[in-house]
Amino acid sequence: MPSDPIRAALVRRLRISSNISDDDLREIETLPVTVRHMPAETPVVRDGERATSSCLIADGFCARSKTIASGRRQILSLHIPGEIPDLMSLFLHVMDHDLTTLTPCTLAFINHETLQRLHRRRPSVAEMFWRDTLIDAAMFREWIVNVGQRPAPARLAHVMIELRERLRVIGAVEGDSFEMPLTQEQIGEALGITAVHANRVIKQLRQEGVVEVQRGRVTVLDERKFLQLADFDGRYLHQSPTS
Amino acid sequence: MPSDPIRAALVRRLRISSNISDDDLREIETLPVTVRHMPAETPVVRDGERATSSCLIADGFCARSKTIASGRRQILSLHIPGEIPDLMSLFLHVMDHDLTTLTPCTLAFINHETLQRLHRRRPSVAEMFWRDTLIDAAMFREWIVNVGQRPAPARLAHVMIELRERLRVIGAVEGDSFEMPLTQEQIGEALGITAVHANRVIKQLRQEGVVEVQRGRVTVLDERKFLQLADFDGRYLHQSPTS
DNA sequence: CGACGTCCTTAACTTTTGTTGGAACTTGGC
DNA sequence: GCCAAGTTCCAACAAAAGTTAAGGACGTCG
Repeated sequence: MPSDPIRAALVRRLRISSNISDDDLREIETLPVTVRHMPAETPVVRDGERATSSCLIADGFCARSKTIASGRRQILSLHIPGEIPDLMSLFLHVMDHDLTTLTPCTLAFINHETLQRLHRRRPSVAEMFWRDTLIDAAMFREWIVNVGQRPAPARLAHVMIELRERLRVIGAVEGDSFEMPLTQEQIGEALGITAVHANRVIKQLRQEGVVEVQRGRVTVLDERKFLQLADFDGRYLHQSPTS
Repeated sequence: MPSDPIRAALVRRLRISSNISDDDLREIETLPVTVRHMPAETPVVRDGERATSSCLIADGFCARSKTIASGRRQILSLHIPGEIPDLMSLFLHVMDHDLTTLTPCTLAFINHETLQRLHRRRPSVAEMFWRDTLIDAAMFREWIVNVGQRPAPARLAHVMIELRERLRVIGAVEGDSFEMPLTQEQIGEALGITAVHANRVIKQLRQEGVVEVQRGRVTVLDERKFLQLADFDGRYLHQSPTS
């Protein structure tokens, strides 16, 4: 098992969620990429742009978002190392949302033509990536439910647990805490509430001894309360090849 | 151009959104299916089930939804003839949401194995279906924004216009009115509000002379007000092969 | 070291949305 | 033609979330 720091998290993730053959693995590990480092809070691709490559997050956190006419912004998803947040641009040529770094990031750009050729050569790899975009869609569905139906404290807990379970796969959870590098403004944008209300909710969870949030890190104080509040059922993450 | 009433709307849709060759078209038009008629308000596939086929809507309306522990239900998307709402089950084996008929429906079930074989034989067809699931995801993204950021009247207008623009492709818009066969309860579930509030919002739009809703049909009274309220930008529907 | 900016925090007040309960109206079946 | 069930509609009140404004904590940079 060769260790490539750029592709490591991707391979780790794919081995969990799909049945991947050694041949396919080799193809992915030799996929030519262009590595770029980007500072925090920087757009990677913008709404309306035409993309010719997709980016694999080797290190750091990104977020996808849309801004409406009134100027309000909605965060659609958070992304962690090993994910390819704009894989969809392979067939959806014009971006319909923004992709932005939340922290300083190392990104590996993969050319669309390279990907297309790989898919024709190895349909099983195409299916694996297709499945990846489908899991993406499943996460959007759950995000709709979160924003549409759950009370604000449950929304926050749910987003946190989703992030944690995904971080777990790449080994990025440390005991009872994990990174979630969002300001309260951004937390509000993810939950569909204002920053002021986000602050109220965070305060409430802290006072009730559920979780503590500070400087982009979440520490779970009471796991049972946390799980119960979040109403979390991880099936939608499809973290097993048969699910 | 052969006319197959079951596959007609699908072909019409694909011709708009993808570049489809005559050979591919022929493959799709001869795809073996099992046709079933289902009454309104009937589950097609349930959350947690394992699907071995996907269904093409030949006639009628369907909706996808998820129900949370508290019993509240969120509608995730509406589906019209020509769409394959559960195509995702081809690679996401266990359903993470429900698919239900809203009206009496004619559904054409396509076996997953049949689809897999077709994809291996014709990668371009696979890419077309992949793109279709990506458009699905794009609609979920916009739905998140709708539920998360827009005030309730704008949410309603937006869902209505999205539905109308999709119906337009299959020629199902009649002048200034189109079908939207949802009860106010279901409209609430789609918008993330209660039925009572949905009623308030509908009343408001009617009083302001924007739209009239009755018996599952929407009639636009003032197109300009309607568009402005909805804050609608149809790019996310990707209704052109190059977008 | 102090000034500035960003983020966090809180309070007071307004608006939107949820809840409850009930009346009027369709609609389909008998 | 009438009943039953599901809708639609509405009012009064409660709760959740938005708005505005302002002080404090913290880090960074000159």
